[in-house]
Amino acid sequence: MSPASETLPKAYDPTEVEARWYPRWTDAGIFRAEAADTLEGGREPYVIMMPPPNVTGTLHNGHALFVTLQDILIRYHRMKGKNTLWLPGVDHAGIATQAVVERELKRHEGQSRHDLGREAFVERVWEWKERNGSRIVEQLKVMGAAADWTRERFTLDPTCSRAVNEAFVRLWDEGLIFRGERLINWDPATRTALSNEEVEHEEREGELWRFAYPLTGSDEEIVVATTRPETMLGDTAVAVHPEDERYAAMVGKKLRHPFFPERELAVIADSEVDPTFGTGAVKITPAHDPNDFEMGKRHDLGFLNIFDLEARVNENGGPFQGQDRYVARENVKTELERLGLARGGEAMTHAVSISERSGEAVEPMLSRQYFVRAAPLAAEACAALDELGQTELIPASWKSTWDHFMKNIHDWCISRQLWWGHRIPVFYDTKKLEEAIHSDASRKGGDTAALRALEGGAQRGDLVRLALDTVDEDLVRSFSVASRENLCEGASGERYVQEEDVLDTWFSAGLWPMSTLGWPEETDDLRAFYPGAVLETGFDILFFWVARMMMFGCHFMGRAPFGHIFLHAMVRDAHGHKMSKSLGNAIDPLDVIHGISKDALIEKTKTYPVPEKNLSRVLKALAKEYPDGIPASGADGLRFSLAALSGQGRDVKLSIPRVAGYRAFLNKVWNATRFALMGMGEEEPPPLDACLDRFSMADRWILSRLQAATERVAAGIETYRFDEAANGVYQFFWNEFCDWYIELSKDALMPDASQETRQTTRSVLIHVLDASMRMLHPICPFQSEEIWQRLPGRDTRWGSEVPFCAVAPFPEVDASLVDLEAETQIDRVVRAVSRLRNLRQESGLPQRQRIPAVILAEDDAVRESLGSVADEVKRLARLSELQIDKPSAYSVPTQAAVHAEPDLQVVLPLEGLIDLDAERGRVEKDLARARKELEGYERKLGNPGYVNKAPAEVVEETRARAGRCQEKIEGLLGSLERLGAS
RNA sequence: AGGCACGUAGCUCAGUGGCUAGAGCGCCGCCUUGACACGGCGGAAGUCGGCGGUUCGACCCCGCCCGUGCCUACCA
Repeated sequence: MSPASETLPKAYDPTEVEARWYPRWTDAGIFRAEAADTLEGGREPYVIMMPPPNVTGTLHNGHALFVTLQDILIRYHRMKGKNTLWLPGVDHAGIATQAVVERELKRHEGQSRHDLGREAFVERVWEWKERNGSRIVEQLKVMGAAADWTRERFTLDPTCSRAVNEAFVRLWDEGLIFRGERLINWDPATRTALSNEEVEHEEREGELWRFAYPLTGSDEEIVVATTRPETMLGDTAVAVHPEDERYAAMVGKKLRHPFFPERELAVIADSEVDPTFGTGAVKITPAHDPNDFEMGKRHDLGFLNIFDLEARVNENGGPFQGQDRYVARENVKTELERLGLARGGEAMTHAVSISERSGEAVEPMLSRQYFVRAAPLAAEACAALDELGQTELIPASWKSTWDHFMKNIHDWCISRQLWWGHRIPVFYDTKKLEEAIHSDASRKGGDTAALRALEGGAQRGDLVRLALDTVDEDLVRSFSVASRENLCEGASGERYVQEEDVLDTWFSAGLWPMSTLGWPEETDDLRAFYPGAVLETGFDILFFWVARMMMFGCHFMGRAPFGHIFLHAMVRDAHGHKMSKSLGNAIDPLDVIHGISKDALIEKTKTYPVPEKNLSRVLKALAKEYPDGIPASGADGLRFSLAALSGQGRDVKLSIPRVAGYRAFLNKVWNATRFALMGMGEEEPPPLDACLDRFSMADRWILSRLQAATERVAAGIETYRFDEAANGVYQFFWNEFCDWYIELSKDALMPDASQETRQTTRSVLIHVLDASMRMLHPICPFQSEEIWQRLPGRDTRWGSEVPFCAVAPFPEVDASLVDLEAETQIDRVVRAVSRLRNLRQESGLPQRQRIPAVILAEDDAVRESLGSVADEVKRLARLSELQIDKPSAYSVPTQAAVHAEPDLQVVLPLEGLIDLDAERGRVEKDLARARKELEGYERKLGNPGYVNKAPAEVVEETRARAGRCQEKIEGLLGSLERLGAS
């Protein structure tokens, strides 16, 4: 019989334990889900689609949070017997990935993607993906993610691509996808269109600058105010409010453009103009401003595009052609000043639209793109939440934000001028193209650029591109075919040219809940696992992603893709700042798990894109924040922390000291196990059922508390209150099991206790540990598995068909073990011990000194129950002797410290041991507190409104409290008297 | 500008229309008590952002204000 303290190390080492279990779980295939279990076996499915991280990135702490929360849900429901599927995958992340590879290409080979050509470039991106994609998978495994890797998906793999084409063609056929000219968000840096959701608004310092447009044939002028003077090169009108008397006479007149005398600007009246802002007159640039665009349509103005694709002034800008927009801004101002048209200006902060991708200011551009008509789809998605009740948004506070977005949704620009992604499955029929060009030309008076190109024998591709941009939209549609098959392959290949643009990444991501299961094929997986139970993700992609999945799921499957949408908070640093590499405060989850030294952390941060001017400040802050680096918390430690810190607010502030605190908990769990196994050897404890009639009060108590904890933890997970679940395990295990049960049961394990008592206590210890590990498992899978495996009698309890804690049942509440009597009694013991400890320390008695004590209680049963644990009380309060008596049978000595509880009094006879003044001070303080409390009760009871209107039991309770308080005061007065009399 | 959160101990956060408002970390003191110093025991510390209102009673419900954060938005 070897003591367990020799087999279990003294301190818990997560690194060693965590490396061991993941392969065993996957080798046993316990994360794999079978459609047949549900389709034939009728097992209820529980499905989560993992939000696919960007294939080229690495996981950060935001990912760590979603991994933790989803894994908790998945593991919990698996233990609850559901047919559980967590489907993992990665996203091709169009712009982000392409940008990374382009940057690498430039840096290492000095080439642009255009130098390489489309095919070769895409090849490079695939290579990059193959090299980097697996890192995410490794990270997920280190985190413990219980995902079904046999079903791992990539948004560009054939199954997903097929779904994308299917969805596109169906929407096209239904008229929900169209190609049209709109004012879109153009990112001049990455040279692609963006959706509204990829644009951020930032407040920036700017200038509201004024200049004058002279009226033609008059000395009069009209002064306009603008933050973008360069756009005046594309102005086609000036608008005023129809009721603005200052300008009433000018409406309908013409203005002269200072640089282009041939262009006449109209003065128009429109009620959208705010007469109180600026000069009350607005310059209108319909091709480069969303408001002006609308205005232009209303008033049939000219749309003059003045920028090229890199936001340099184009040929319409005359002398300013070729200048960057910001350069042109200054030059236009200078020139207007020279012409005497400048009219001053003032500083102003205004919102600038920024590309989320490049950080560059977005240029609104008139452009032909593919769009999804989002409104009808949004209506279906809203119905799923509202009328149909298929989906619930949690926390519900997001509902109003959701509604506002969905009811005001704009058409969704889905074409991107990129090479990495799903190429749009639209094919242009070159035969019909010619007809279209001719029809277009005849509509437009016979001569068009496209016609000239056609007759000049232009290359097919160039001709298509030209026609797409210039031929009337309905005629473009006449030579466009959306097709599931690639029409450029095979016999008819010669005839077709495929659209060059690719789809917005979120288009394929929107199909994720279906495409991953094989849609449009009616697969078993699709039948078994659609819809999913919950979509768990950050609120920052509610619209990017969640809304799109809802729209597509409802539209194509006729049913919302998940029952719950749970939006978790954002992970921030300890100060509440968003973690980001460019701020230098991003912490890699692996560094938390494995630990990292201060120096290594600083070196690593130096490789992040922190702006030069901030670097030294950032590094200094880092050194201050982590003077000792980051201690290794293990995956379990990080997971526990994230769960415990994830309230339902919008932030999770990850503070490393806090993580260390939770890691201490895991050490505590480990050592409680060491204690339980100590001296037990291979000997199996009897099953709990065999001990029912031999339980001590403490046994009954801890088993009762276990039921409460079980309920709390399960409820926490089921209501997405992961902090509740984590705290539930924490408090039960540490504050009840370790602090009291283990302490109370030590005597029962000593060699002088009877064999029977020892066996019963061990049975309870092992039972509680077994249940606790199963309760802890969803949050801390590694440690719970390790300990659960080591508990003696595992096979007897669970049999060989339950080889892992990961597949053992989650504890169920056993009502027969709920024991209120035991709770009352142990609560009394806890109070007595605590008061004794408090008295001795308040009286300044050193910890090592054992002292005698007396507990007085009127009630026979109280005395009896305390008497039954007298030895334990003596040990816990470090007493030399303990007398338990009726108050009437004991006369409190003059020099004594006394504390009264409602049902008992604790007394430390302190003859010669105490400082009388200090004792008197303590009692007086107590007295003051009690008097204040009593005052409160009396004020309430003296209030007729309270006595009459408050519920009778509340009033009664207050009376009882007042009574007890009064007794306590009398006791304290008695003490004071004794002390004073000495 | 509108919307949504949040404001509770030095820090990070729980909390319920009625018990003397709690936890972890930090702080102070004591303790190498036969699992654990990543530990044990005890302690100090909060006018629950401000002002009103509803109520017998408000940290909690309502209104306004102040502050912070986020989202949405066409004021050039």
